[in-house]
Amino acid sequence: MRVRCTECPLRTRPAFVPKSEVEIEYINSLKRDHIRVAAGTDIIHPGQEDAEVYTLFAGWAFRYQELPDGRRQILNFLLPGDLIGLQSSLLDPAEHGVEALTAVELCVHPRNRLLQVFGDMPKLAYELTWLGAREQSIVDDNLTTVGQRGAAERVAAFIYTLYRRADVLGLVTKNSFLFPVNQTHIGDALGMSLVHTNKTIARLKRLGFFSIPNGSIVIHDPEGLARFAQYEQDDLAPRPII
Amino acid sequence: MRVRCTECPLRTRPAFVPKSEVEIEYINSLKRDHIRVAAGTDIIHPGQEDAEVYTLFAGWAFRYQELPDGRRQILNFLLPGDLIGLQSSLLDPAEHGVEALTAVELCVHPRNRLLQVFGDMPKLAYELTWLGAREQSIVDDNLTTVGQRGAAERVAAFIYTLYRRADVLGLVTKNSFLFPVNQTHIGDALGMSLVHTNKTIARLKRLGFFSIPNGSIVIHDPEGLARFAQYEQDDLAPRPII
DNA sequence: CGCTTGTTTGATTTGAATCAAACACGGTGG
DNA sequence: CCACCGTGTTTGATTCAAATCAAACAAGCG
Repeated sequence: MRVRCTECPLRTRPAFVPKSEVEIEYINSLKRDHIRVAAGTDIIHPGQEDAEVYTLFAGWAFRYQELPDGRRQILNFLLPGDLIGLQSSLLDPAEHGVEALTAVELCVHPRNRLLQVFGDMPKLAYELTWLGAREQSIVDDNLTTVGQRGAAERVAAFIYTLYRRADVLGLVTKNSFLFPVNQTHIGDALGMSLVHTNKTIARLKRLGFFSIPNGSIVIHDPEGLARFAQYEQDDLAPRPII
Repeated sequence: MRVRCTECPLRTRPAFVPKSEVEIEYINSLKRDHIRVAAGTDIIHPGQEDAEVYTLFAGWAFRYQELPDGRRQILNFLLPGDLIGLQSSLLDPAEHGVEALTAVELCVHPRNRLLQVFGDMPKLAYELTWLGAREQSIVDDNLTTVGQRGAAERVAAFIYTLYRRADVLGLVTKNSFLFPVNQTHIGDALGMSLVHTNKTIARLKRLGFFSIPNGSIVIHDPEGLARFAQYEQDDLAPRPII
């Protein structure tokens, strides 16, 4: 059940920068637990005061924020290797929630050792900050998508970026990957109604960009999708994994 | 012209956490220059490879992102004390630009000493990360605003948050502060057209929430504005200033 | 004075929300 | 085994909010 960081199957992926034995051993000493969480569970509640820091080991999750009247904005989706709760640990209480989209496995790092990491391992602390900056740049992109793109472009950009992120993780085979996101999620992420989300997806399918057969998505034309979305393709740099 | 950090008039403001002599002295040793930039100038160009880290000493700026066809999303506005370019220094090239909204004064910190800070002063590095998390939480809020709120709510939330931020900096006198943002900026920040932005602002003025006499804004009813915007009032925690 | 930059206004069109059902499905319990 | 849910997707009709189009207007400036 508990996976030692030295044997972590994730970190061998090309998406991640290789780390020294010493570093990995230190990270392993940070890891307090390895837990499983069912789909639909909050990993961090909005307003929580004592959120820990997690690394998403397996499965998908998403960050979200809610308005008093119940409207929900999904801020970002989280894939394996992504850090969860850095922001909430620093700025508590957490002003957003994190929910498991699928069943999920998490490496648990105690938040109270965060400051200590900065003293012990400056390089690791630097990488934590780097991961925070990367997360921010994803949200920046989402804001640009929601603020500037029309409905069809939005969906296209959304699908395309998930495709790219899944791809560098090695989750994509023959342009296809497991796609646990439903249309309500997509609507909440893109700031559009469920009905309109559905019709827009249908349109893009009809245009031949992708299809979504039972729980998977197949991207038939990644380049066309990116062009359609006015998406500037940047290469995803390999990132640290804590 | 050059202001020593030990005599920095900004850091005495209640918006900021007090720091020890030693820390301030270290920050001062980091400061390479103090520069002035005219309104409308890019402090960081989109795509720039060697962005430095700055602290905004005086004036307003904003972060933005552009689509290939010229549409612009303003991601966030920056006020005195805010850090500029942390994200761009870590993840270069910068995927966003930063433009001076007014004439601006900046403290320049050389980006190549960033890693060194992590080794020298863990606490300071921690605070850098903290500032990054804070910046992110502002963008999170903006995304929720643009994704979930209607036009009038958006403008209300926008004005209200700027009011709060200006207030803790001591920039507000009798509910009024200098307001260098024009309607094009507001539209680009909120993802709405110029015309509609104008009409929405007019509506809120008519409702008596605020007025904008020559370059200043007066908030007649802050609480009402926050309620109208469905904005959860959280107290702005004092923050570090680097 | 004519220019530019920013604001305001009215008329028209359009994209997206809303309303209202139906449908497809996998699961479950009678 | 089949009727009955619940969750998620799909469809069509209607309304509404926001974009677009087109000007006019105000203020500051060389």
